[in-house]
Amino acid sequence: MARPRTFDEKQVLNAVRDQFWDAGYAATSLEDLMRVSGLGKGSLYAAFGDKRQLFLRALRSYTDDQHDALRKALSETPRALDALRLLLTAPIDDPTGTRRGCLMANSTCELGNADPEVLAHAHRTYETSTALIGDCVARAQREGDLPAGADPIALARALLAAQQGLVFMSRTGLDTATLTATAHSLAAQLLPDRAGAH
Amino acid sequence: MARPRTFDEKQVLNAVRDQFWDAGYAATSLEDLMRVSGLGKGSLYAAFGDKRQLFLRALRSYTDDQHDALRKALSETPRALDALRLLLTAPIDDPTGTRRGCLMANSTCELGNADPEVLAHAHRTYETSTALIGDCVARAQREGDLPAGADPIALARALLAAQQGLVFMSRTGLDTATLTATAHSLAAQLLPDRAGAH
DNA sequence: GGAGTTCTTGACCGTGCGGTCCACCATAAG
DNA sequence: CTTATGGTGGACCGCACGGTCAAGAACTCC
Repeated sequence: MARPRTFDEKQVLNAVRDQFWDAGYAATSLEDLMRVSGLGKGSLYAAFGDKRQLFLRALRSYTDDQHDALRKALSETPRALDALRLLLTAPIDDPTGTRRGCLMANSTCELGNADPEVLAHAHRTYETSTALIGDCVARAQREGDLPAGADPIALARALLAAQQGLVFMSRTGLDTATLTATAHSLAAQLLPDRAGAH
Repeated sequence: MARPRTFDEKQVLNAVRDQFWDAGYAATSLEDLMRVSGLGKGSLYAAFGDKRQLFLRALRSYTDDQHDALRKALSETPRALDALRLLLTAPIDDPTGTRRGCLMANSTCELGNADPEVLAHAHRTYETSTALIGDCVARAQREGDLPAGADPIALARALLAAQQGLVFMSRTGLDTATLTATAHSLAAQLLPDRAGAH
């Protein structure tokens, strides 16, 4: 019936996401977006709307991917406790996020005060993460690796806060060795090795 | 000899700092800066140089203030352990930072990739904070409230990461009660009540 | 009071921004 | 092949941005 699209939407969203990730929202110009996506202004606007909507699309795509990966990591690891430890240590070695931090976190810091939609999305995202981690904590409790009495959601929140703190510290240029040591230290204190060890 | 300034430099820096804090660097226009400072463009440029230099001045002023407050809080609290606990819980109730997070952290997220000077300043700032907290940890050890064997700097880094994580979570719109509970949970696990309690 | 110096104000400038629009093109249906 | 439809690329627009500058105001010293 008509001319088909010559680009893949997901590819464009990934390219755009990386650009926003590197430079932030305000510091990314439409020219940047055209360059990294390989599309003209008209195509971008026809397909995604204006800059802000494109950003929100890329952000949602990012958090969806992150949650898929989190869900997979938490469910596929044989021992739930190991998965929880990886929550703290894995982000340090993640090549996609090295020194760039987390796109959702960056966006919250840059736009959280000004854009209620970004703030609401951040809130939803971290609630979902908390729930996923909470499920994994509960599994670790069932597996006998964590004390059964504690509230899984409470521990999940503590873990998430610690993780975000670590990811942020890595942005300040802290060397990987120190970062890893801190991650292990936090893991050791928040996730003791055995249930009734003390 | 000549006409004196009609403004107080520190007052201007504070006003400008709040503006950058609320809106971020890129989203703050010169007009915003003129409005909040009450100065004309010429005065701003003559006194501080361009927008970026003004921002860096405000940022340095902010971190200096923060470190003064930290130094004071850590040294004036009778029991060092209490001061360390406050590190985690106090930021939640701080009216100056409520929902705005930490200006240094926000700036690192927004500009860390693009501006090496901001990154370097962030690195220096958090190293100083780590050292200050480390001193306090050592005091808590001398006071018998923390195990003597552990490395004070390592614990300081864990505490700082946890604090930054908490401050960030508060930016996502997490309610104060949950936030406080998480802070206490983290404090309980990172700062056990007595040295040899387990 | 006059001279000299610095601060202040606001008009002005060039640039690059986000966003619009339209002429052209590739495709599919008839 | 023709026609209708949606995709594409880039010219174009108005605006607000960061930054400059010159003329006047406020002050000190002589």
